Amino acid sequence: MTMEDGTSKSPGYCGDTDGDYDVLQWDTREDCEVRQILDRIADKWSLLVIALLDQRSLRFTELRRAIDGISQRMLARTLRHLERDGLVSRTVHPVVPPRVDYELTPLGASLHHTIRALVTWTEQHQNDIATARSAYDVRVAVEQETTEREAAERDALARDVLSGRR
Amino acid sequence: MTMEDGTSKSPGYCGDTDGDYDVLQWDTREDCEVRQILDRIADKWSLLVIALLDQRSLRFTELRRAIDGISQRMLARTLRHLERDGLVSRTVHPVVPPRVDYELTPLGASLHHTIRALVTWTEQHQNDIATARSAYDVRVAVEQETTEREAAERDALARDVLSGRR
DNA sequence: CAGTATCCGCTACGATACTG
DNA sequence: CAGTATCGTAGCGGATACTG
Repeated sequence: MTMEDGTSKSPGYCGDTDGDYDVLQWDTREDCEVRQILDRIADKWSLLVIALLDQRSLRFTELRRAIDGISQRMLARTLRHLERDGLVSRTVHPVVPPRVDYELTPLGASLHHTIRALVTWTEQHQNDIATARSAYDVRVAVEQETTEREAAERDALARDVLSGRR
Repeated sequence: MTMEDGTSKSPGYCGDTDGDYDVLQWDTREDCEVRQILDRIADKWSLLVIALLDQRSLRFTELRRAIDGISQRMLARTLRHLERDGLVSRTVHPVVPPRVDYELTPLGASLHHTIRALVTWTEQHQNDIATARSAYDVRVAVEQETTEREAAERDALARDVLSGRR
């Protein structure tokens, strides 16, 4: 048992800020819950697993097949993490070919609700973002172009001067 | 200019799923917008920057001081990303000591609204999560203990048998 | 079937140094 | 002040092999 990585055991409890929403309180250096949850939902697979389990309970291999691209290791790891955080429950059926079912806990389901708001936002604004990106890239490309041209002109001028041609 | 990393230029446009909320559509292998936005808001600093800029416009060094722990490099990178995505606007004032102001765009502000829901959720459930984690850790520790003890007992028995004592 | 153990590459991030 | 360039490192995630 190597513990490997994951959240440490001492949560570094981050002070009850009942005074509402102090930016520097809910996410700063000390490992606050907010950071940890955010890291969880944003890691490569958790969100997908949560979304799938929201529909119905699934077993390990069902998830594996449903996700396509996930390695056995990452699925196991992801599920362990979610289980530890109380977002997913794991029930082992003691039968001959082992059968393990995973399902969202109420906590996990409520998180999924919140997450959907974010997904919805993204869906609604993906065009805005795509546009912004294109515009930005063009802007950068153009000013890159100009600086290079200016440099070239400076060089040319310098050469002319040195060769006494000007 | 090395481009370094970040989102590729071809967004890999991920199909208008107006049929609502197909899990496998909004987050799968192809780099969908959802994944990219999620990665952005979940990366180590973006969220903090957005939250700070929601209060008022800030300059580079103000952000640097406000965040405490962020490196110059990461702040610059984070701001470039946010700017590219159209979440933050950057205005350069051509004065002697250069002055650059950053502020949330309407798009960025609307994202911040959505994000707050998530932060709120986390604040409300951090105790549930902490409890779940403790319970899980205990459960694991206990069953670790038992398996070890059982192994020890098996070994002891085996030794007894081999030495003809039993 | 449902995992764990091991190895290993990649890149995100931090520290440092330099520039307009 | 507001950055970029460069280098070094840690940990996430993939591939593979093995177990109850």
